[in-house]
Amino acid sequence: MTRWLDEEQQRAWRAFLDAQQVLQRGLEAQLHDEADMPHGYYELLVRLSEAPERRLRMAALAEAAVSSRSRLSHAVAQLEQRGWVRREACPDDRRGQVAVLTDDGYAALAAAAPGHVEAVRRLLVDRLTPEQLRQLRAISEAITRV
Amino acid sequence: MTRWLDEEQQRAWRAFLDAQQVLQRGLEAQLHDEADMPHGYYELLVRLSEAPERRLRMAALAEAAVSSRSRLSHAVAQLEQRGWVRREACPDDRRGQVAVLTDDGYAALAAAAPGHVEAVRRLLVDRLTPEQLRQLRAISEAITRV
DNA sequence: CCGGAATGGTTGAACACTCAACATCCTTGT
DNA sequence: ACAAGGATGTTGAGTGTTCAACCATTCCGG
Repeated sequence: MTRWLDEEQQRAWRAFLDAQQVLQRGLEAQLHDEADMPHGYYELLVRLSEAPERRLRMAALAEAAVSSRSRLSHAVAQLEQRGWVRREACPDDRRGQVAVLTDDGYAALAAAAPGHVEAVRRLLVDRLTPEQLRQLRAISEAITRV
Repeated sequence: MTRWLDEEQQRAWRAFLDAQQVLQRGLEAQLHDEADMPHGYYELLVRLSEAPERRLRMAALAEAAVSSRSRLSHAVAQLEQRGWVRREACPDDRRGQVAVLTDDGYAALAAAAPGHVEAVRRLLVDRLTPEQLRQLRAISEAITRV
């Protein structure tokens, strides 16, 4: 009954799994070593830094960073601890919380970014042709598409 | 000084990040729900099941599963706890340990496999054209290539 | 053949993520 | 107006991963 993967599909899947591991491990290690933050936190800082006034509702931030609510809660608590983010009450919804990137948080992001971008290049971008990068985008969007 | 990513690269990178998250989350959830094991454990069982006599040196298993030694040690301890794997001393190297897949372990893998493969199809394979799957493989191999 | 370096593997602490349960607040239908 | 259901965000326990330190064994150059 099960539609197993054929040889071709199997190979592609395995190759992808391995690549994903290598990539993720590499990025995580670089950020940990040079900026002392996990990749997930970096993503949060990025999304916040790009938001108007550097602030976002928790739910919006969670969606932007493809994160669960729970994960975000824990992460923001940690970021607040470090002084990189602060929480504010949401004016028009008393349930709501708004995460705001502090100046220190922005500085931490700015300090981490060059090394991180270099790692992204070294591990991914510079290894692919422009054509492959376009393909990767199309593939990724097919995966994400609802 | 920093060679930032251009618009095109940025988009591809972000799309890939999102897709990776979605995929990983989906697979993890499926295996957790239907087979009560993390994806990493599943991978270990797969690699063991494909090895001659269903046994591998720890180091070899770590490499096959793209895992760190430490992670593997902890994971195998847990798998041993569940009775899915057992450790044996390595005859020709007194430092060595060999991980052996038990019958229970094989049964657990066989039970989990159909649901997992279906998830891989639903989340990845069936969303891509055969051509895209070939591209993904080439891209993945470019990332993994030393 | 010996001493230092490399390899194999484990351990414990610190940390991040997951899930389920929960409290609070908003919304909707009647 | 109000009850029921939905949404928002947090919490704590459980679990997996990482990192650094460690012991044991094997390898290798002099």
